Amino acid sequence: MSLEDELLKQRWERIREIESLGFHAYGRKYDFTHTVPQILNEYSAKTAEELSPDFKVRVSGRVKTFRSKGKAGFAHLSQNGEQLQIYVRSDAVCPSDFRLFQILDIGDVIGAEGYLFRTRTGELTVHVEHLEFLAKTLFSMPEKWHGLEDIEMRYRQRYLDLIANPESRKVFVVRSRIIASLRRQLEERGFIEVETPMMQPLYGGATARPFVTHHNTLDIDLYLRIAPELYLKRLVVGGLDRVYEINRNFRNEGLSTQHNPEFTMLEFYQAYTDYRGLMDLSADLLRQVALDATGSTEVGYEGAKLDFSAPRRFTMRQAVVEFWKGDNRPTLDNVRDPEWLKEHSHKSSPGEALTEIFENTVEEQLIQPTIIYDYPVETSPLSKAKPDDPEFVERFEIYAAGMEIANAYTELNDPQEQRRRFEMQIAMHEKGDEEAHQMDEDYIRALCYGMPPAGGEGVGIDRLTMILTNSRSIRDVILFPLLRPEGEIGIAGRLRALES
RNA sequence: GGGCCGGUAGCUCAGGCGGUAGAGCAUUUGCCUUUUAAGCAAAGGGUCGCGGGUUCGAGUCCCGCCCGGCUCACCA
Repeated sequence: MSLEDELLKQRWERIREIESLGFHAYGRKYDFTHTVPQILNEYSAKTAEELSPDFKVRVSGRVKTFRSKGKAGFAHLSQNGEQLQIYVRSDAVCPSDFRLFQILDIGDVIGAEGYLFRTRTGELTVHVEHLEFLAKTLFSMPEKWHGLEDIEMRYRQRYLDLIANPESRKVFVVRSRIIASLRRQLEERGFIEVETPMMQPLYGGATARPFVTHHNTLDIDLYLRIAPELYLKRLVVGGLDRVYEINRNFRNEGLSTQHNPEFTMLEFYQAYTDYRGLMDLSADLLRQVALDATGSTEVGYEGAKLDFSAPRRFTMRQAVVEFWKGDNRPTLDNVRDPEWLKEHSHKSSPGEALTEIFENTVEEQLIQPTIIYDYPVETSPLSKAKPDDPEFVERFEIYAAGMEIANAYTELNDPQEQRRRFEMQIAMHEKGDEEAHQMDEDYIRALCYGMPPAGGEGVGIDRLTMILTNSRSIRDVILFPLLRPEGEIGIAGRLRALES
């Protein structure tokens, strides 16, 4: 028998002993008086003299450490990422409770009732008078010192990662705080949260390849959305002047440290403003979210200090000049010149060429939070053109740590112009651009009823979380990132074997 | 999809040029009533990712495959 099966069998047999002592191996509920963090918050400052044996507490948690010293022993209970020590001695509990304590495994979930005291070394500890058993672990826990290091196991069995690695738990707590901060800030400004279709008959609002699924009763193919944009703007037409949605988008593309096929976007739309208004709003949102998530507007990421107090601002053309590497730094006139652009890119149109040059030379250098604005019209089919320069649109993206984290623009609200833009995209599609936008007549129809001028923005929550938690990979900020299925696990057969 | 790196006990990791597979934690047994990476003594535990090949002999060398990481391409 393998060691793993021996351990399983031992613990399976231990369940009988737990039950023979009068406990349930898998309990129903536990009326705790405090959580572990509450105990630590409220009593850590108290001296030994201030703690009374008459004051009883009931706490529960998972056994993280266990040190038996014969007729007494210590364990740490872990709950909500914090640990509290318990002390059990044979003359302070009934015999069945003490026996239960002796056969505890690291990883079991228990409840402990007793009074708080300080040990000789000064650690706040529960002097246990009664134990309750709440859940048995059949497998041994990851090693106590190193935690769970195996990256694949951390992703596939995230619960083990969360149990064993407090830093990992913290990432997801901060992620939750980031989302809460954004929600709060938007609600304060009069935005309302909505939910729009994830399954769409036409996909749009971004350039990406979609996932396809099928609805049986209607017998139609549907696309998992690549963006909620066109639905949110229909709502702006409908008079929801300030709307936002925080939800998943799905893009059928490669995986990397910055891309997961499903990822979370905040998109928000504000009527009667333009991209300038959104730049100011974005700067405010980012400063506050950094503060709420990390306690500071200065955030450490991969050795750099990112300053979220006020992002820098460059036009795309300025940025190409400013961040040019090597010789022959171009002038602003150069980057306006179609000939110069053609010489430095193999894209056919000046706008696509400028974008390509920007992406290849500038993007990776944008470590400090930076707003890049004024994008070529070719790459922005849904943005409003600049009145004095119709080849460019009123659009900006926010970069930080070399990643794009937000994308915003003054929304195109002229249906006739939108029709022309879609037709331009269809032409690009016919020239081989598979990701060019589709014609969406239902959306154009909505615009025909009149959409107020508006600014709209999308913020990549996963990437923002990476930056604010100093995480190198997007998989470290997504609880269950997409992985190849691992194949046969075999646990059902092993459990069946135990019973027979 | 390409390149590079990795997969050894439940976990964390060693295994020089091919020669009986190791440590720590965890587990089991014994001792121990304020310990804390508790301690002391003993014991058990391996499909070396999977499948071929070379060899007297493969964890080690060769080929194929699986899974993962990084990176490039693509993208947000």
